[in-house]
This record gives sequence, C-alpha cells and structure tokens, in this order.
Amino acid sequence: MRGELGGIDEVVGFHLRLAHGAVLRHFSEHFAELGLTQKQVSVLWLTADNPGIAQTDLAVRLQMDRATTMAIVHAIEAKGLIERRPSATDRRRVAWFATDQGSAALARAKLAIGRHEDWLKSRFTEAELAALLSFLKRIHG
Amino acid sequence: MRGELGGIDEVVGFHLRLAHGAVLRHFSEHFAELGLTQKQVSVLWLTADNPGIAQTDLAVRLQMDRATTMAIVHAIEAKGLIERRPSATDRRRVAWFATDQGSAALARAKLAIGRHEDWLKSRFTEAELAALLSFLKRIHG
DNA sequence: TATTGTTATACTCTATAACTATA
DNA sequence: TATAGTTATAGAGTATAACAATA
Repeated sequence: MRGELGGIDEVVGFHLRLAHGAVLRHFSEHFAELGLTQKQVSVLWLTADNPGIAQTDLAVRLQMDRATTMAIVHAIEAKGLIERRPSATDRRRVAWFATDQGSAALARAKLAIGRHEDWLKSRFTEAELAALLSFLKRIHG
Repeated sequence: MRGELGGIDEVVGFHLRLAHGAVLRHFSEHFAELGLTQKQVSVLWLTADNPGIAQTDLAVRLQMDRATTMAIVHAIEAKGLIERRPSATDRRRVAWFATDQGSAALARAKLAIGRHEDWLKSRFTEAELAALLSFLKRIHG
C-alpha cells in the first residue's frame, strides 16, 4: 500500500541510501591507490569523452551545483589531469580537456571501476541488471 | 557484457549515485521545516522502534562508523528527541529511548516521508517496486 | 584483551550568497 | 538582464586514531 509506513525497512529511500553507502565504501576501500574519488573520476571521464566541455555542462550531467562542480574540477586540474583553454566563441566559458596524464589516469581508473562494477553486478542476472539500471534512471531522471 | 566499460552511462554505480542524490535533494528541499536530516530521522525511528538500543547497534543497522553514529545521536539528543539511560547489565553501554517530544517529531517526520516516498514510488508499479527493493537489499546486504 | 563510548581531527560532497567578466 | 566562472562560507556525512571505563 502506498502512503502507509510501518517500520523503516519499508522505506525505499532508506535502502537506496544504504546501497549507495555500501558501493561508495567498497570503491573507497579498494581503490584508494588511484588517488581519485568516484566523483573526480566522473568528471575526468566526462571531460575525456566530451573534449571542450564547460563546467556548467558538467554540472548538468552530474546534477551538481556550479560551486560544487568547481571544487571537483579544480581538484583534478591541480593534479594535472585536465587542462583549461578559453572558449573561442564565448569568452565567459572555459573549455576543459583531458591531459595525456589524465587519459592515462582514466585508463587506470576504468580498470579499477571495471572490477568494482563486476563486484556489484555479481549479485544480478543480466535481466535484473537491465531492470535495476532502468529503475535508477527513472529515479534521477 | 561484464568487465567491459564504454561510456560512463553504463556504470551502475554512477546511476546509483545520481539516484541517491536526487532523492536526498528532494527530501532536503521539501522537508527543511522538519529540522531533521534523513539520517537523523533514521536514528530517531530506529530508537523509537527499539527502546534501549545502544549506539553500536544503531551503527550496525545504519552501516556507519561508531564515531559517525555519535555525531548523529548527539545531534538529536541535543534537540531533546532521544534520551540516554545507563544500561542495567553492562555499564559500558548507553540505552537510548525516544522522548515524548521525539515521538511527536517522528510522527510528523513519518507523514513527510510518506509523501516523499509516494513521490519516489509514483514512477513504479507494485511489481517494479518489489523488484527495486529486493535489488537494493541485495546490494547493501 | 576486547568492547563501548568518547573526543579530536580531517576530508569529501553539498549548497547559498555575492562578486567579476562577458553576453 | 542573464550567464559562466569564481570565492567565501557553512553544514552534513564519513572515517581514522587515540583514550578511558568496563567487560
């Protein structure tokens, strides 16, 4: 029944939070040697796949505030993994590109995330995985 | 295929993070007047449902570090929503109980969370919801 | 020796508000 | 007026390390 609440175990948001925490914990514990957080890898990955992307575009893709995006972009810029160039058409914008070092770091990160994803996916059949992915996309729009 | 990674959109953990963020954002934006975070409500709820629960038990149920649990427990203790009593059998332990004020706050929070959950659940059929819940539980164990 | 609660500390993520430069 | 980037600031959540009291 919708709209009725008994114990906290019935709350979908509760289990979503625990699941997210478990996955984040696994990533942090197993891939600390990467020197990159999940979020930093996301920004690096999106930048490598979309050369010249601006911070506002990254913010939209990652559903983050502009200021939050700044902090993450600047953290991986400081590591030398991405670099900025002025936009040719709009001088307010900054175009971001992965450096060679960034591409190499991303390749390493993808291997780690591949193992991480296999650990996560091992619980599910292919059909279940497709359903889960569809459900999650429906939640975040 | 497992073990292969193309774009970031194929990464389950990526969508889990976005979904979690979207739900957290909806809760924060719509129920700021509660004066309680999701996490604080969780602790209050578990305490009300399990009178005399200890911090370590809360930590296990919420998959948190003891120190992290402390911060949340003490925050809602400071609001007067839960109170401590020494354990009768083990003097190291603290037994936690919801106060009358805490029970009232929890009742209000449950109404808010009910609306929040309806917003979340509106995307799914009953069968899909059962599947989603099962998947999430499988992830966090 | 192990467990419970505690404190100090630090890092990540998140957001708001206000500012500058540009459109 | 609106947008892009920036900075300052603050709060929430997370974790590690070390300690005292108790088991």
